Amino acid sequence: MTETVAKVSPPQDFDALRSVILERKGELPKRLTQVAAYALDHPDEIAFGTAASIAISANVQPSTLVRFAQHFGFEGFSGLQLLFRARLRERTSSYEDRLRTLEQDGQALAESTNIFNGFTAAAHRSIDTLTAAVDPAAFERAVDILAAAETIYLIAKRRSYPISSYMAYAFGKLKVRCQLVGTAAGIDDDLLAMAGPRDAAFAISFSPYASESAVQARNMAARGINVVSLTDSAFSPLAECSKEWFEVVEADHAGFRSLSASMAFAMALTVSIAEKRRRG
Amino acid sequence: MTETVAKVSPPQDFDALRSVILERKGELPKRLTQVAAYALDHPDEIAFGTAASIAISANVQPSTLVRFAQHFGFEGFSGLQLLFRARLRERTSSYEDRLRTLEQDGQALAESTNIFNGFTAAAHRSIDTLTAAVDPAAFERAVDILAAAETIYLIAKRRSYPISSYMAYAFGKLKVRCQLVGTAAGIDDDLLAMAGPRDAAFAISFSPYASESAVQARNMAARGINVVSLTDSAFSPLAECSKEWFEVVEADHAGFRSLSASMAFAMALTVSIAEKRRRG
DNA sequence: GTCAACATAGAATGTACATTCCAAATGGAT
DNA sequence: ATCCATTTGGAATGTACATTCTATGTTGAC
Repeated sequence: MTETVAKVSPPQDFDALRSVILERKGELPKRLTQVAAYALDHPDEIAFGTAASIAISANVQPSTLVRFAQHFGFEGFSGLQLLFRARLRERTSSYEDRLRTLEQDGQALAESTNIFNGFTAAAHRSIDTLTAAVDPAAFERAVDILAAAETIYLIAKRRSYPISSYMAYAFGKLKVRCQLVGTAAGIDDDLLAMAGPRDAAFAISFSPYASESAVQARNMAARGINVVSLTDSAFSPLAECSKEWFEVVEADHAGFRSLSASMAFAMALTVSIAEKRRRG
Repeated sequence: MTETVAKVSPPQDFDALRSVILERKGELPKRLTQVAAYALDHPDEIAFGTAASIAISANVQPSTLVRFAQHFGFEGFSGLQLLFRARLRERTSSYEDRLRTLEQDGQALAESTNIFNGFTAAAHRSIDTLTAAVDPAAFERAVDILAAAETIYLIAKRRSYPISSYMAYAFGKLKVRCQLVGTAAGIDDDLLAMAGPRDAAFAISFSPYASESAVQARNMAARGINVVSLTDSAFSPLAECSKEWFEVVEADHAGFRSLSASMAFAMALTVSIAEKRRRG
């Protein structure tokens, strides 16, 4: 009888595992120490490698890896590996950590508070992603295109409409001529028909794509009008007809997305355009 | 004989793969297009998942994934997966590089890039402020008030209008009855006249306050209709006539404010209301 | 020096996986 | 409408894998 294996519950996240390893590294057998050192020094290898490949790199037997994992309460090596993978997934942002902390004392909090915290955390993540996803050079080119336009046509429906309406408001304040498309039903196409080659369009569309926006953007492009767009996927129909396009993926909370990152992007673009014009 | 399989050498890094996929997405069969879209939208899943698990998420057969990989010159799915893993390995460093560049706060950087960075930084700050400024108990009470309403009237003009329009969109999706006030000129007051004591209003107004919104909110309150509001100052005329009110100060960049934090707040409120209703 | 307790290596095992294969379905051309 | 080419779903296959097992090695106590 193997003395009940003690059912030590394994660490739940990478940091916890790290602490436990550091704590017990003195009392570990030789080979397990070796694995511990390797694991902390090459976490990426652990995350992606197979037991066999890791064993070779670390100069141990695959079985040693399994025993190592079991020593720390995991069922097998695979269980431990999950933690290393999760770490890589979440490394993008420390706000994940914060969210997890929030969730831990979550039962005590009201449902609404959890939702609130979830959305603020998602907003943080979104903005981090935004920073990483937008190429400064492309942004610069987009600003050039739109700043050179006589009138900027703002094309957006449904979920993206609030963004364009805010841009329209800000452009108004900044004395940049623009035309919001997507407000009243019917007259959209008449408005767009007035656009000429010296104008430009900024289109926004998120999945599921409002086909109308895509058609309108394509028509504009076909008529030689420069189109810049904001979307959430490289597969957006907008991408292919745009001179410049940007991919912004809003993080979601429980499947719902706010527009925090898109709003920041929109304002940055709006102000940049006005600034470029002012400077000539 | 299968026409020599062409030995098209597969892309060597993620960016190359991405370009090739985008390039050829038009000529791809339906299922492969589906995989392509999924792959570019959920690169992390591809990196970590197994062919089986990814297939389920993307709603295709595992074999389709293999075919997809082979279409792009890989020997099998595993070969393609390596690229997605490599990307994740390298992202850490490149992300840190980016931040370092950002910190150098360059004269070297284009004006637009500075503006962009300024707005993302401001968005982060705004959301931090939001977290600190909103009292969970008050939030909970606001949710209760609005969830109990038959119809929620959304009052907002000008700068705050994009927020209410997004809430209206989301409420529509969530099957919560609401009425957006502030759209077409003139009929606003007629709309509001229909509100009864079993309804409630959510008003948004930022400095400089649209006096119209304040008047409308006050009228509603005078008729015994509960008002909840979002504003940027305790001195807002909205504060005094509201059952619950929240102060959200958006951080600004060069005097311009985005609506990132307000949007996060709005979505949290919207979803919380829907959730409360669902649960009864 | 002997023994017990534990650690280790490497082979054996069974499972989960990527891949292949084939039959059915779809779509386009004649 | 008929046929061919291509695409697709799903079962079959074989491989690579984590894990378990057992014999051997190592350590330290008496």
